[in-house]
Amino acid sequence: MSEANKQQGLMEKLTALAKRRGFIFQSSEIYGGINGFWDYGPLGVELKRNVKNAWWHDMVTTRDDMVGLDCSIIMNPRVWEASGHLGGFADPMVDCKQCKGRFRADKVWAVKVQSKAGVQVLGVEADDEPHARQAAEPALAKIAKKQGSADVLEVLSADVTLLQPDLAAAFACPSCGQMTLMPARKFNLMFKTYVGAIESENSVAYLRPETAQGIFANFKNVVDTSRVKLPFGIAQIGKSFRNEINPRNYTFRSREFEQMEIEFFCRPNESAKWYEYWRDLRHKWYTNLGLKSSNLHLREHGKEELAHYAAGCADVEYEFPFGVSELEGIANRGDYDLTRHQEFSGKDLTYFDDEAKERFVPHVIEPSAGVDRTCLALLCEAYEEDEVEGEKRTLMRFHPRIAPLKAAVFPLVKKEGMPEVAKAIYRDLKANFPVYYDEKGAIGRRYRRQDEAGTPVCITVDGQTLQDQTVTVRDRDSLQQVRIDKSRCLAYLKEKMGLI
RNA sequence: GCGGGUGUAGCUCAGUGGUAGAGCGUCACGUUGCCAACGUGAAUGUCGUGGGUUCAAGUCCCAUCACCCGCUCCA
Repeated sequence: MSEANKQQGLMEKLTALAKRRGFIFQSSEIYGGINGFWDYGPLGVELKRNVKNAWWHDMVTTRDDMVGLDCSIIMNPRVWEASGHLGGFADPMVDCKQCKGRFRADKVWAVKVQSKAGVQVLGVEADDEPHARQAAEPALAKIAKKQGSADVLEVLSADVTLLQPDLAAAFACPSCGQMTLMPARKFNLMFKTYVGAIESENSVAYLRPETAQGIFANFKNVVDTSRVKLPFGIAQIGKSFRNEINPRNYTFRSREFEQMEIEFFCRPNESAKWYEYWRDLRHKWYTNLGLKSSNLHLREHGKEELAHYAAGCADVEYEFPFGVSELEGIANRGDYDLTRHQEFSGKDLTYFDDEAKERFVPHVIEPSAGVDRTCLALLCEAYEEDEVEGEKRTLMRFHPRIAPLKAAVFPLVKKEGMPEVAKAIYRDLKANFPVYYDEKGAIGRRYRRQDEAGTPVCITVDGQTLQDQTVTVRDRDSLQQVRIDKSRCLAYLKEKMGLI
């Protein structure tokens, strides 16, 4: 089997396990599902919550220079004009049915030529009409030589097919020359809705395509109310929506997804330093969750990849079975966003630096992470098959910090008072963490069931417990068992999770 | 969006136009003395969905939806 096939097999096994154990379900599955939307089941929601809590704990709670925020999903549409989401990303495109090429509609031109042989259409790709005519010249010369004359009747941009789709038949593909272009379509990836009961042009609104803009829009509010001083960050976790053309790779590219974003504001002359700081810190953070550093890559964007306003950008990438893909982007966005919002809102978004006695628009570093992508990476990373005494075993090697269940408690057998002791331990632990109690069937089966859920330890009450108050603690990864006093269970778990 | 593939029980999958199945899992009872033990029994199906052909459709035809792969896209 090739490496690619093996990797593909891994995704299939992983999606089967995720379904079987209640990590991830297809959204509205009983109605046939809906493309690009996913639900988290009982184990999945714990995993996801653990990821978000770890991020919030590490990026907000334990830091002195960060405050949190939770913005609405629907905002004044002017926000998206200022951010550029409404303008530049709605370029109409045309596709060729024949050669599968895709072109920006305003760059595809039809040059209609009249000769003795009749009217024919030349398809060219050019920035504007003069360039289109220029590009058509060699072909024109050829026709003129053959037919004696070649007169240009009309030069048309494929833009017109946006309003008049039937005109698409009058265009030739600039790549293959066939008359097989489809009408232009807009690729605006924001979900549109209407605010209020009446659907009119004035009531159009959008579901946010990123959480970041809510932070910029509230910059002044936070500065005015929170006594923050540069450099400081504003953090937010929340849902975002993008009407992706082609959702793919399980939950990796969904139309509804959750982001963990920070806008870290700093003095302009310190932005390069802070950019490096956040890039490296965020890269390292994923290893704390249990992602192997050999599967994590930090990829610095080349100059040609950068947005015009960005001074630097790096992606934290993970080696998924379906390829190396982005978990988080860290960008040095300069003062672009605040300046834009200042222009569009007419409100002053400058910061007054009391030390230097000067007023300026802060620069910003944006570490923007995907919650669902991180969860998917953790699932991929954790999945493992090994062999125990000749039997195949499937287990999820989650770091105890993010494991959905922290422990399971079993009586070795369902008699002699063992269930009562086990239940008491379970109640005690359950008050602190998600813990599972199970007394059904053979002990081996119960262990294996927890292995698939990724539960780090199983605590078993046996005959000896009744004598000396000790229980066995079985480790998911090593299968080693140790005896500890039953009163130490909580401390043992906390230690495992790195809490003490 | 284009092309190819797939869709039957919770999972993995058999199923020749003629009574919907298996393995695993789940549940109940019994048994149990540390790694998917055993016995007995049980539940679970819009055969993705909607049409059509046929005496009869899981099976043939059409449409549609979802998933996977390749291209494309990815602020």
